[in-house]
Amino acid sequence: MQNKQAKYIELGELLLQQILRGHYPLSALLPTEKELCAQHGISRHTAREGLRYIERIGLVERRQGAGTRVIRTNLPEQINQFTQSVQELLEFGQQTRFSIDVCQLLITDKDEMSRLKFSHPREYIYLAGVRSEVHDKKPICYSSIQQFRYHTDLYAKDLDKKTALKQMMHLLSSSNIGRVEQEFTACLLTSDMAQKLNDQAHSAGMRVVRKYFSKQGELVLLAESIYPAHRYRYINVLTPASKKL
Amino acid sequence: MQNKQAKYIELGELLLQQILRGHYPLSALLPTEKELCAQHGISRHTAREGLRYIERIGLVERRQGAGTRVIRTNLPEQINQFTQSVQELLEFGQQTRFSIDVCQLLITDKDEMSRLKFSHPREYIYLAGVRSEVHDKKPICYSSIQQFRYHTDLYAKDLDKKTALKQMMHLLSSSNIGRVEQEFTACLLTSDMAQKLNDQAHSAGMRVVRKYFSKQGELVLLAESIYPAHRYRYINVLTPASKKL
DNA sequence: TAGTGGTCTAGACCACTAT
DNA sequence: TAGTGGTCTAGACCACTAG
Repeated sequence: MQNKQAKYIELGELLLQQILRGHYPLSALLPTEKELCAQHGISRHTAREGLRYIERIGLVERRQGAGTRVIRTNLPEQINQFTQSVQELLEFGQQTRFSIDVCQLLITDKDEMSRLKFSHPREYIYLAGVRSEVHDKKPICYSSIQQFRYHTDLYAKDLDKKTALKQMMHLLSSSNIGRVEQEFTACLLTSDMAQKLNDQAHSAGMRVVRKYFSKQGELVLLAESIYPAHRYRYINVLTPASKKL
Repeated sequence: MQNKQAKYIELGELLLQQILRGHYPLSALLPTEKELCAQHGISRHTAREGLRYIERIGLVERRQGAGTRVIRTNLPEQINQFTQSVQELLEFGQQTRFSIDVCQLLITDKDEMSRLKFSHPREYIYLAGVRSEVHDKKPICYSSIQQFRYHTDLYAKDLDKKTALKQMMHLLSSSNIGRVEQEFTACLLTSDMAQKLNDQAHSAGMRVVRKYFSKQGELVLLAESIYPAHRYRYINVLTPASKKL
């Protein structure tokens, strides 16, 4: 039994593919809402939702009276990033290698509790190590991960790296994650960190802290990664928050 | 004659304010769509658009069957950033001071043209200097700005700093800007740059490149700013791009 | 199983843009 | 002024979640 997609998503995906494949080049106008209604036998509301779908991605720009215009023909990195940021951790066992330095079962201290707005202490698995490419073993970043207890009984008492990783896969898979918050700051690589990352001491680094929340809104995982500056850039598109704000 | 707001924006703003003011605390459920319809005498479509308004801002999370839940009670920095990123340049003459080192009229070279995807060369005003706080004169960042010729006849031939700044205000004001693209990378501060920023040489910096596009989709301004690491952080919320992608 | 949000239709009028 | 997208109504059925 196939999961049937909503009509507006079908339309959105169609337009998306057409734009990516050059059917509508940069600055081209897409069909009007009325035309899309006629072409696909859908209501105007559905056509609008389809257009909103690609507008949200940032491929087109809509202007009252002027039509829907293509403003880029490739996917902004930003859009992939939700998937990517989740995928990144899932890839720890796949495209990238995660050699774990530290693997411990800990409890949040007072400082962390206030920082994370926890009302009660929570247990977590702490993992830290270097993530590197599989093929040439070049270091990508150093990651410290706090994996919070989710279902109380899932963690074995004897904690080893393999179980911890497996646990993380489980947490992040099956579309558990509802949203991700990220924070970027620049930093210097300490000698220690630089050595681990196979880079020069005192060179620039990007520090990325990501918080993964479940669909129920609970913090399930916190990852801090330090990248050598040349290994990381972040790109973003801002649009006016309609009318006000 | 007041510009009457759309009903869904009225609703969105109302809910927004209620959340900011603590009427709906963290994790609280908002009224259901049906209730909002009844309370405000609006159709369900309008109620949904109102809810979408605050969902887009990132204040609530909606789940089929479960309701609309508050996931944060303050405005994410991200949301202000479109306004902020435009405002930042407008503030050059106001809250912050921009002491201009360089002010020139230039033309894009081949390298820039390919980088910016221009088919023809374009003239621009080049401005560079330190932006600093007005009250304590502490440096905020070093900015280089390329301000592209927009209306051919607007620039006086004798270019001085005052006209250039005035021109920039004009470009960015009156809601000309339709979108902003930004890119973040970490870097080291050169001795020269560090001196200008009143910081230590070889300390970490954040490099932010922002491209400002007009509502017609034309690149009107490009700004590169270098911040001392401790002066800048970027925060972001990612949500799954509905269903697919 | 009751109630929520998600999708969809078929209309209507309005505000804006281009020419 | 013609045609576009923006807002809005009043319905309908479906998919999901929680108790």
